[in-house]
Amino acid sequence: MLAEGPFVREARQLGKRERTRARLMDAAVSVFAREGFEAASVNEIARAADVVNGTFYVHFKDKDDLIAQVAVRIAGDVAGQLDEAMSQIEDAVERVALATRRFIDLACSRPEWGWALLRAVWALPALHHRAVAFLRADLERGVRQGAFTIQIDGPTIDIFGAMIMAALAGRLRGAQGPEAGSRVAELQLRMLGVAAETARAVAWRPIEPLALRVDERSRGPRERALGIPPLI
Amino acid sequence: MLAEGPFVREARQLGKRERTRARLMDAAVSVFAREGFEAASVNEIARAADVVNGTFYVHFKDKDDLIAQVAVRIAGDVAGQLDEAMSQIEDAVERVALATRRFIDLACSRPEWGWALLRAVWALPALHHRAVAFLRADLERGVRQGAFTIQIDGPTIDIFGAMIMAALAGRLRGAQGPEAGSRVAELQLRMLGVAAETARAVAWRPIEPLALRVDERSRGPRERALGIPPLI
Amino acid sequence: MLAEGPFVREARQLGKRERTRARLMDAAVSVFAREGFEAASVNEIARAADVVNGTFYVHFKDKDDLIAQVAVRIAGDVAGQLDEAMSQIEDAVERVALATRRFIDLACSRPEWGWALLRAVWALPALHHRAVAFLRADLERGVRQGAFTIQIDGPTIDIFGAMIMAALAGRLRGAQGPEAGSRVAELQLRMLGVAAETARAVAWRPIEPLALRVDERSRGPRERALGIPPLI
Amino acid sequence: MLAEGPFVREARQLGKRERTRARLMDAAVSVFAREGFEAASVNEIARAADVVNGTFYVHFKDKDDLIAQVAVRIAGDVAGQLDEAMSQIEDAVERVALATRRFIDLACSRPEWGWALLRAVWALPALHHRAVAFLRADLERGVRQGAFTIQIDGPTIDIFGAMIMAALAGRLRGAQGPEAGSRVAELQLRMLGVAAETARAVAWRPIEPLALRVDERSRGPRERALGIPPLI
DNA sequence: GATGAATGAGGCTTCATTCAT
DNA sequence: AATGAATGAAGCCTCATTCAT
Repeated sequence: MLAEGPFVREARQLGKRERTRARLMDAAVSVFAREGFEAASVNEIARAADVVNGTFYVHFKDKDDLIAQVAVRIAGDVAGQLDEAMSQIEDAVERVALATRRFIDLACSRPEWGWALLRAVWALPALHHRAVAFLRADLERGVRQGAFTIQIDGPTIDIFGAMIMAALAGRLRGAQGPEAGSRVAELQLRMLGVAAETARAVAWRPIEPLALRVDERSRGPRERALGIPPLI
Repeated sequence: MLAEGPFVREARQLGKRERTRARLMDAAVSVFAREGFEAASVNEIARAADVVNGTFYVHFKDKDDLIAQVAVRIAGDVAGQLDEAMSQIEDAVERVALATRRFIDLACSRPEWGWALLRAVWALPALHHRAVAFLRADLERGVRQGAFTIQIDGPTIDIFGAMIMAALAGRLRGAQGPEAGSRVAELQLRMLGVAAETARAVAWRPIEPLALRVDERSRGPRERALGIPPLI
Repeated sequence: MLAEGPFVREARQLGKRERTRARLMDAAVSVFAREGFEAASVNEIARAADVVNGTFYVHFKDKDDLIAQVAVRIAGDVAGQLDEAMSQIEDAVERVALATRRFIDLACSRPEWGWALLRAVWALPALHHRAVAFLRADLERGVRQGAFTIQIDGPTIDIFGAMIMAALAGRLRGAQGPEAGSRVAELQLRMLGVAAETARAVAWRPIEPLALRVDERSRGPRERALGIPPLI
Repeated sequence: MLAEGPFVREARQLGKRERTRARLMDAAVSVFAREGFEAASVNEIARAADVVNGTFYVHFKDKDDLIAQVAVRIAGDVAGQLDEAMSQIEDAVERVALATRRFIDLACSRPEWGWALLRAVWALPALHHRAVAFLRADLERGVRQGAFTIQIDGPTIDIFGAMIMAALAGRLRGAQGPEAGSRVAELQLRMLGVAAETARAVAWRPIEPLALRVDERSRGPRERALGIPPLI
């Protein structure tokens, strides 16, 4: 049936229950990516997971529950790795550029997750809040460091986040290549008040590739440090 | 029963067919705003328009047809008025700031239309292309005038547009007040390379309010001048 | 719109009412032939006739009424011409062979009428009865003349008629060519007791072609003579 | 609620799925017989089967799927028993007469199946082809044996088949009694070239009654021998 | 825990027919 | 006589969800 997905790979050591659940989640991501949350049907997900439809409700309260759990897991994985990749960096300019670029790269390294994230971020307030908290930390750090000359508040962070998601969408659609992250990061830095040349230099500095790992389940050290609450 | 909407108001002089059709369109906008295109059902729209479900199909081929027609009308009205409001302005910095602010104000002056626009712009490629063409004209003008120091291409315009839509969403949700347009315009000008003080000054300069009229159906002079094609 | 059909041609001299009615009947035959009685919709017929749907009900009580009237007219025209073509022939063997061949040729000379007849003969008892009466007359004549050696009764006539309709269907489908009438006529004569060589000779004797005329509205002299009742 | 039909009777030992499916098929045959394929609605069939409409789609893809499956089952049962009843007979004259008589008797022993067959044979090309293959084998055998003096080809077989179906229709309508099979068989033999007295003698020879069994699912030996393909 | 048949509400759409104009 | 908008029942089908096994 389905090529074995990341959740299943991760759950291979666990009990049958966990493995079935993982199959459903992998299948769900794949179907969501193809059709969106609304259009994806429980039956189709179950079929893709190679279980019967009734099994779905053994593991999830309803479709919304599944969506939330998938989003939580994806967001958690992405956030964890993002966190880890940036744990050594103190400079806010560097952090902002790297976070944007890394996030887009991670999300595109598993396009189905990328699409799911794109769709989830508007549909799931919990995810949205978490993302905002994530961004806010670095933006405020930049202000404290004197690098950013704008005021950081909710609306600004929303706009900032929308820029990232627009770039991600462009890349997932194929309208942009791997440079998408650098482009949007440069624009963001300019917007935040970083000098044009610096913005360009930082945003386009080569970074080593980083693919999304899937066995990372814990929230990163930074999230703990910042007191960002778990998603559910 | 629906409070009488703009389409009905406009069609009051016309024949019965046009009035019923207008009722359906008003109802559709209202339902779309509340639930999105996917979740809106033809039955619900018909009920909101106070006609039986069969009547819907007297006027529209199917739901997609309705969506397209509603979007065309809304986009046409908004674009026409935007155009008109900016016809005298030559300076690209002024134009960009004003277009962003005016658009948000117009869209919020009729929140249901605002929501519909927000949803339509991702779902309807025709609308997306039209918006891109609209934005591109002013952005390229700014580059020609030496005011903007970035390269204008598709991805950049997408990001630029996403900023506007994020601000619009914030305002429609109530997270931002009337200053939303100025905020995002300022951020955009900074991003484009306008000096911070200039950006602030231009973006926050008081403008007289401008509500969305509905009887405006023609494309504006600027669209004609730019050769932007009609939506359908 | 529609190529002008036979009913319209016939009604050209008449009043507007008759012409509109004729347009509807021509359109109906055409739609019936394409889709069958059930699947043909009043709207489609009206559209094909280039009138609005409401007009349909000015002329016909309902769809069944239209079907009946169309069938009556078609059957009347066909029967009239058949009658005329055979009025001089006394020999039952000749009559039976000629009637079968002529009927198939006539029905195929206007394939839409042919299909309509094919469909109508099972659906409309009145038509069925009329056809049975038509056939019975010649079959009984043959028995009286000593040419046919079977007993003529309802079931036999039904079977006899089914043979004709099967051949007609084959020809309308394109599975048989112009020889269809001769083939089935030969089989019929054999079945009735005519010697094989005679059957072959009579059934395949060349006859001059005869196309369906449309301006013939009255019942033929033979129908009157036989006391066959009008269809409605 | 439906009187328990043959499919249900046969499925009584099987699982719930098979029993529900059988209920739907029994109900379908009953509704098809009453209204024809086109006019029968899924809702009505479901109601007759005493399940809710959604259940229909658990078992059948759509109405056409059901029709095809019902036709396959009915045709298979009838063909199997016909086959079996004739397996010992070598003489083509005997075979043709017996096949016609047996078929009509079988179809009338379960009138709803008879009606369904009558309607299916025109609507389902697969069934038609199978029937043609069935008939052709015996007709060609008769030619080889020198008993039949006509040429066997598609149109002839169509006409031959139409005769059987006309007799079946007459019997189902009540216009004919149990002698229907003998009557049409006699006519067929005459048509094929069998001497009138022989035709009469063979067609009317008493045969022991044979009711349609329902547990017969396999294709008969003759079908296998002739290489007639299974219906699906 | 898993199954999978069954449910029934609800979605989209067609269509014969009516009726005010 | 003709129009044509409106009706509303009915058709087909999907789908989230339940529950007996």
